[in-house]
Formats: sequence, C-alpha cells, structure tokens
Amino acid sequence: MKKNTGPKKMDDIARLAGVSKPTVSRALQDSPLVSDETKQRILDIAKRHGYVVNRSAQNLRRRRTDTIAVVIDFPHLPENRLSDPFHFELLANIANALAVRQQDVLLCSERSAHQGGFEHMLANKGVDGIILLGQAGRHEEFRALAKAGVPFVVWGAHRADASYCILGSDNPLGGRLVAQRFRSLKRKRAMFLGPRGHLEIEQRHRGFAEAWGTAVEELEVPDLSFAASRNAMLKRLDSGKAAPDAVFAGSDTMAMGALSALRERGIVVPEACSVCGYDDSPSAVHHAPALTTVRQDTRLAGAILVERLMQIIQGTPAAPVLLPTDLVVRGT
Amino acid sequence: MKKNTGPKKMDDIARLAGVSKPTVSRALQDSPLVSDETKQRILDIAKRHGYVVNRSAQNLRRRRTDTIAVVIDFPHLPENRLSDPFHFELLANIANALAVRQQDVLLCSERSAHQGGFEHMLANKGVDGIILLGQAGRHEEFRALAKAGVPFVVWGAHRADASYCILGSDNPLGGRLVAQRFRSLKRKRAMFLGPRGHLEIEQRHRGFAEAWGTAVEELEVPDLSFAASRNAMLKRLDSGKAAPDAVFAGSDTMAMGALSALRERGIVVPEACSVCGYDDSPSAVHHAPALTTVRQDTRLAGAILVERLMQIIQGTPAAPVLLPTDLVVRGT
DNA sequence: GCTTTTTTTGAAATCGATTGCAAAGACTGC
DNA sequence: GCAGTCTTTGCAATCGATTTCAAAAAAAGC
Repeated sequence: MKKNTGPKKMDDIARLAGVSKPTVSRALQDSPLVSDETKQRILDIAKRHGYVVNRSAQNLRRRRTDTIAVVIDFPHLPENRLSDPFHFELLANIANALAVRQQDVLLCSERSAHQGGFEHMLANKGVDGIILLGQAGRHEEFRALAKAGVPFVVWGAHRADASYCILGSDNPLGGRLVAQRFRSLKRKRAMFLGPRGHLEIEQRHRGFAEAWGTAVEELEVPDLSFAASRNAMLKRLDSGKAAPDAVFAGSDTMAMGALSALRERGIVVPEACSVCGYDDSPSAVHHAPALTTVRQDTRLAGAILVERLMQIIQGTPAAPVLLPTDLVVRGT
Repeated sequence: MKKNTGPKKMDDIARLAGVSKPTVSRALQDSPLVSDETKQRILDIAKRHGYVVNRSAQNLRRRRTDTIAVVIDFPHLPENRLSDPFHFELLANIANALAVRQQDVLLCSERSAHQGGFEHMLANKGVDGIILLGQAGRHEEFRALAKAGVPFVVWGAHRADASYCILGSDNPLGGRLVAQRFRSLKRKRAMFLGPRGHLEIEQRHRGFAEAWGTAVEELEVPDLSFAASRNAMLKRLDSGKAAPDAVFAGSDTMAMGALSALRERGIVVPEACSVCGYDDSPSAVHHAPALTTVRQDTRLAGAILVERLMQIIQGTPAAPVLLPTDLVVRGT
C-alpha cells in the first residue's frame, strides 16, 4: 500500500536523501551551510524525481513572490485608452527585462487591477511590485500609493511634481523636433491631431505648438484609434477649409489613420502634405510610405522601468526619468 | 506600545469584529454558514480597514491559484516574439476571456516556462493551467504532458492524432480559399511565401497548393518577419525569372513585407499581382492598400481556449477544435 | 418543558515551504 | 587529551489563510 500524494514534497526528497527537510531547502538554495557532498546528492535526487519547490508555499513563507504585475488597458475593453501596438511593444520589452531578473509577469487589465484598488494589489494579487502603463491623469492616486509605500513605477508623461517614479519620453522635445522639421520643409498650415485630456499627447502638442510659433490647427479625435483619426480627418478635409500641409499626429496609429484619409481625398504625401507620427512602432516601418515619426525606445524604457522598480522594492527611492527622443525621418 | 505588523491579517479583522478567524474567512467567501448580520458586520470592518486576503496564503491552503500561464515564445523563430501583431491580438483576447472568469494571467516566455519543463510549471510557477501559443512541432512533448495530467491547451495547427486539446484555425481551408480567389482572378503564376518547418504555415501552403492544382512556386523565408519576407521577395524579383502574379503569404506581416518589395520593384498591386495574407491582424486594415487576407477570429479563439482549459482543469477532457476561417477581400 | 433538529461559531489541524537556534560532529591548538 | 572553533545538521516555529469537526446557541416539535 503506497500512499500516492501526487507530486513530491520536500519531505519526500529529504527522506530519500536521508537528511532533514531544512537541509533539502538549503541545498536547493545553494546555501553554504550545506556541505558540497550532501548538496550534490540532494540535487541529484531532486532532479531524478522531478522535484520542484512549491511556489505557493515558498511565496507564503518568504513573503515575496518574485512576480511583478504589469497593468495595461486592453484594446477591446470598453474604455480603450491604450489600444496601441506601442504598448504591446513596451510590454514585450518589460517582460524581457523582468525575465532577465528572474521575475515573473502577472498581466493585469486596468479593471481587474483596480478591483480592490492598486494599494492592495501586493497582497491581493500576490506580487512584489507594479508597473503601470499609462497614467491618464491619476496623479493624486499615485501620490497616495507612493505614500502608502507600494512599490510601483509608471510609464507616462513626465511631471515635475511627481513624488513617485514616472518614466516617459521627452514629449515636448518630440513635439519641438517635429515643428523644426516642418519648418525646414517650409510648411505653412500645421495641424496637430489627437485626443484631448491625454497627458502625454498634450505635452507633444504643447511642445509642437510652442516651437512652431504661429497658429497650429488642432483636430480633436475621440480616442487613439486608427478609425477615429481617419474619420476626423476625412470630415475636416471635406469641410471646405484649406487642407493642412503638415500634420503631426499624437501616435503612429493616428498618423496612419490620417494618412488613410489624406490618400482617400487625393492629397499626396509627402509632396502636398507632410505627416509625422509618434512612437516609432513596428508598423511605422511597414507602412507604405514608411512613416516619419518620433522614436520612443521601448527596449530602453522596459529596462529602466524594471531596474527602477527593483530598486524601489529594495527600499531605495527612485526619481522620475525623462528619456530622450529623436526624429526618424522616413517617407512621410 | 502598538505592535505594527504592517498590513492587517485575518486575525486582526476577527478581533475587531469580535469573532474568530474561521468566521471571517467564511464571511469573506460569502458562505451560508455565517449569519447575514455577522457577515455584513465583518465585511464592513474588512472594507473599512482595507483588508484583503493574502493571496499567497490562500493559494497554499486551497491548492489552487486561479492563475493561468500563457506561454508565448516560439523556440526556433526568434523574430516571432510578441512582435507579430496577431499574437498580441490573441494574447489580449485570452487575457480578456480569463479576466471574465476571474483568472489571472501569468505571462511566460517560452524559455522561462521551459526552465524546469512544462510538466513542473504548475508547482513551479504556481499556476492552475497553461495556454501554449504555437506548438512548433513538439507534438511528442505535449502528448507526454497530457499523459502526466497537466492541464493545458495549445493554439496551433490541428492534427488528427492529438491526444491533447489543440485549437487552431482551419489552415488548409484558408489556403484553399485563397487559391479559389486567385483562380477567379485568372491568375497564372502563383507563389507561396513562408518559412519551412512551421506547421500552421505548412498547412496553409498545402491547402493552397492542392486547391491550385498546377505548380506553385515556393519562396522560402528564414522567419516570419516583415524584413525577411521583403528581402526574400526582392531577391526573387531581381532574379530575372518572370514575376509572380499572385502571392499568398503565410501571415499578414509577411504579406506586407512582400508588398513592400513588389512596390519597390514597380509591380502594381492588385493590378499586376494579387497578394493575400493570413491572420487579419489589425494592421491588415491599416495598410495601404488594405490587405486581402484570411481571417482568424482571435476573439473566438481566446474564448474557446479559455473555456476548454477550464473544463480540463475541472477534470473533463476536451477534444481538439478546428475554427472556421474566411477570406476577407480588400485592396490587394 | 424537554428533546430533537437546525443554525452559528470556534479550536485545532493543515497546506508546503523557510529560518532561528541549539546541538552534534569535526578540527584546531597547546 | 581536552577546551575552544568551525562546520553541518535537525527541531520546532512560522508565514496567513481554509476546512474539518465538534460544540454551543437557537429554533422547532410534541
């Protein structure tokens, strides 16, 4: 009569190796407290029997999970704030950077994360820290979070008064670079395209408008989608007013929407109108013509977000970081 | 002298409510064993004190984590990480379907998942089940996994002899649909473009070739990327051989690569050459001209993958599923 | 009013690891 | 040969919940 308790537990391995449970635990952690000989024997036995430590038990005892929550809005959820390939690019890079540090990634939708409030996510989701993609103006909430001692970092618009670690590209600079380029192309009727109330995009707008000097037409769109942007542009082009000869869109996806509308109305890009996006998402290169855009280095962003978060988890506060951007001139 | 043990534990709430720990636990689970009055009081106190159950402790005791691992890296296709928009689409839909069922998502790279082998992931990563995106010919490994009783489902190419639950679109049908369309357009020189050794793509190829009847030129590319596909096509067009007048690419990203090469060599699409992709990823619509492609319904796929996995976790075996596909005719 | 049943509650065991502390064994030095 | 170190090992407590089982309280039955 064998009692088959399913997967092996640490006690089983201990018995098989003729040692006690603590010794097995130490051997698996490569602790110097165990003699090399014993260690090797235990490791062998563990491997042979396919033993792995139970993560749930380990998490409980160590009060640490080596898991980080990444909170992101999914495109098809009702309020699609961040429906962009850019965010997935960023996610992939974050996941990579975390993997290097042996951390697991818990992917949370904005809604599920917010269920019990961010402040309870550590206990509630069993994670050691949080990476928030996109802040959408919840500055105050984040301030409180930081004060409560929750380890988190945010990807979003830089702001001088942030008491937490926020990482973002230099949006005003990006806007200025685009203005400069349009000026050097001798463009006259500049337009900015994007939704209102989105902090990062408003910073891009402001940087652009200030560097441009004279009036910038603002074309508002309801959200960040291709379709919304295309529709808004179509409507604008059909309004009878003189068409713009330089369009700066708040993201690549919106730029592509605008391009679609321009093409449809027979406005030739880049001859009759220059178009510039933001993000340098992969699709910008694939697009025909390839999109001129402001680059955000997602690889670097992912690496720094993770590095800072780890630092914060270890107790060292981390200051906001502003990432440089540059203009990638392509076919539009 | 207050002893500040950080976040509240269940015992604290019990004390505050003047009941015992088990009662609090039951109240939080809305168990019928607790009187409504007591339940309400406990819930109030818990909320007021911002109490949430500790997930690690809960996981350990319940021997269940309500967390599903999604493994998303393809082993021998380095370019194909999260970078293909299709996978990211699928991931988002899976995440969404899991959220509806109150399950969390642990995002695992192929490598980290494979660290200790899939068979140990449940204990090792602390998940209840696994969703594998892309199977890339590890049929035997999966067979063993299934035999070992690990709950998992796979997104990939259908095969008749699968002893595990595999879900995929009807790739041969997709290929046939494309062949039909090319035939109705009176095309003569058909080409298939894609890497070898990728099961799903080979099925598309086969369906296409069989339905086409006469010889199909095969253009091999090293991976699924835009660049690889563009390069391969450029090289082919420069070879001096007659250019194809109908190209079926194994994915949208590759189709866009091919389109880029065709455009560059002055071959007008769709007049001189028809192009068809596979996936119907969002970028297919955004592309100019909009891509004709075979649709894979990621929303449905995500929903079914999750539904089946839940079923398997509950002990009911689930058979493979073949999803229907259809051709979406657009501008190419 | 007193048993019987039903509804609520709590004591204690348990999930599977990690770790502080004490003890046993192996080495040193003199 | 024996006190004093240093290295290894194991006992027992602990992490924070859930669940079984028995007991107490309340309601019902007659």
